[in-house]
Amino acid sequence: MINKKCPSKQLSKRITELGDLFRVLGEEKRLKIICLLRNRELCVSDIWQNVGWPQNLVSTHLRILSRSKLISNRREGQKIYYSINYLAFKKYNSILADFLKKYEQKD
Amino acid sequence: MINKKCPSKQLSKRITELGDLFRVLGEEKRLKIICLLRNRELCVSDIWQNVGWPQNLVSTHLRILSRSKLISNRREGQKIYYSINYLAFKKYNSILADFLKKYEQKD
DNA sequence: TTAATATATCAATTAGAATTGATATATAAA
DNA sequence: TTTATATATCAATTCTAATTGATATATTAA
Repeated sequence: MINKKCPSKQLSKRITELGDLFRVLGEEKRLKIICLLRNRELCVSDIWQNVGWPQNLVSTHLRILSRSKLISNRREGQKIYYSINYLAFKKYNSILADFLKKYEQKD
Repeated sequence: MINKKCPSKQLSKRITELGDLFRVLGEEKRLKIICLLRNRELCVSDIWQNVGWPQNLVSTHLRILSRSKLISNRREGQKIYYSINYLAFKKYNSILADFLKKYEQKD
């Protein structure tokens, strides 16, 4: 039988965080946007004109990515430039690595 | 302007794979099941009696996890024991690390 | 063979997230 | 101020995935 206290408060908080992150990344349009933003800034029109999705859809996905801090933006005149938030990626990467590594091999 | 050839065949295949994986992991019940299975085998009834979700729901999530090879199972009499597929985790972990590291810092 | 236990499957429903269409806001140019 | 361009927001719809309820299958015990 399993220990009833198994899912500690701490663990379930971490599960929630991980779930949120995975859901954001579990959308291929968002993954593609992330790929496009690698090592460069792009404004919304750069993106939607390249990928061919409607402007407001791109804008919505950018908002979702921003909400989890994966990307950030700055305005320059009419245009708003989006870019990878490398610091957030670094943080997420270590959280994920930490989680997944536990399942890499039996100790 | 963005290079039109940017999303290479290879890249979009990788995006699909990553999307599939993230969607599987983007469900907190499945994450919890994964946590429960860390370092031990459990049968379906161990799991659903512990978490309190209906039997068939647990069974369904186990099927989804199995489909992406994150877990495997073996029958022992009436019971079917599920466990982490550590090899698959190792593989996924390196794919993810590879993907995410690209966004860790500008080069 | 019948009954009991463990698990899986399937159709129907529900919930949530993606998409669309229309419109609003912000900035810049005329 | 008016017009044009860039982006965001919002309600409605569509899609997809989770959940439920009922039932099927497999194994074991009686």
